[in-house]
Amino acid sequence: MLIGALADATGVPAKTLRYWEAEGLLHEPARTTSGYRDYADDTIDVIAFIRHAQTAGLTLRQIKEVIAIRDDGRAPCRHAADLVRERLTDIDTRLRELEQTRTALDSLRRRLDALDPAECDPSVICSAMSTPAD
Amino acid sequence: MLIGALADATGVPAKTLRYWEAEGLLHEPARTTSGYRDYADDTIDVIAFIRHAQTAGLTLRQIKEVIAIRDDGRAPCRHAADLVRERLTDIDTRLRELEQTRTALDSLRRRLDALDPAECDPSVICSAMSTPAD
DNA sequence: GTAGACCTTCCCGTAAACTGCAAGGTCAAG
DNA sequence: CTTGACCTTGCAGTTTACGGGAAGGTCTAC
Repeated sequence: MLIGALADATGVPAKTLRYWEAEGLLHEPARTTSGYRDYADDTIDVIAFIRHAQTAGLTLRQIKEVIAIRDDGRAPCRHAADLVRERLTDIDTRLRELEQTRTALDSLRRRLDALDPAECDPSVICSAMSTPAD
Repeated sequence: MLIGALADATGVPAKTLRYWEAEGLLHEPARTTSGYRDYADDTIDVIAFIRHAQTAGLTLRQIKEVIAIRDDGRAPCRHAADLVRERLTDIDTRLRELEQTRTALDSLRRRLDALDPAECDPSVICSAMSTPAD
């Protein structure tokens, strides 16, 4: 399978496949006599794994680690579970932060909506925004 | 006020002040005869405004717009309110996405925790992660 | 007159995951 | 024998908001 066919089969651009190879996520494939990359069929599964892992929020670096563990002959489940747990706490932190920001921003919005542009003080840029957002 | 004094007064590094000037957020200040930047006192207020707007999640480009409107002699309240509303819908979208991801990730974690590494299929990288996360 | 604490400009590097482009080789069809 | 669709490599650019460091000018104190 040439790179274009693999790209069509997976929906991942050829350019991205080369990039993943350069980053060590994909093994160097066989080459045709003319130097074209010639992929085995099961590369499709590896690519599906990478896409799912990306959807789960893992970085290419982390995905590479998981693959390396598998290549090393070990089962990567434990490590993958750790990474997913890490992501979960990241997401929880981020959710809390976003909710705080939302609250502050909403009160700022109320203050802004209450302003009359005609009464705006030109000596500050915007009075509602020149004080802390809460 | 030289740039170091302004940096001390505001907590914003001199390097960042020069950057903001280059990006058009700060007007070019007066210069001493030796070419040093010499800031007016009210620059401190502009910097406070920029910091608050950043906290509200506005980009430098958006903050620049707000300042430009004020420089143009108009009241930027309406525009600022629009930007803040935009940010609020962004945040709401992001919150929904994150909650979806959280749910998917949590079910993935449960699947991963249920796996026995000894029974792992070496022909796929990780069975729990090789199928969609939901 | 010199140390050292300022200031100046300019250019490069950062993180992440690509994307674009240029210059060139390969292959099948007409 | 040429067109056009592939493929190759490598280098540069994207995004955002800076930070580092070089090379050099200025100012104050001792």
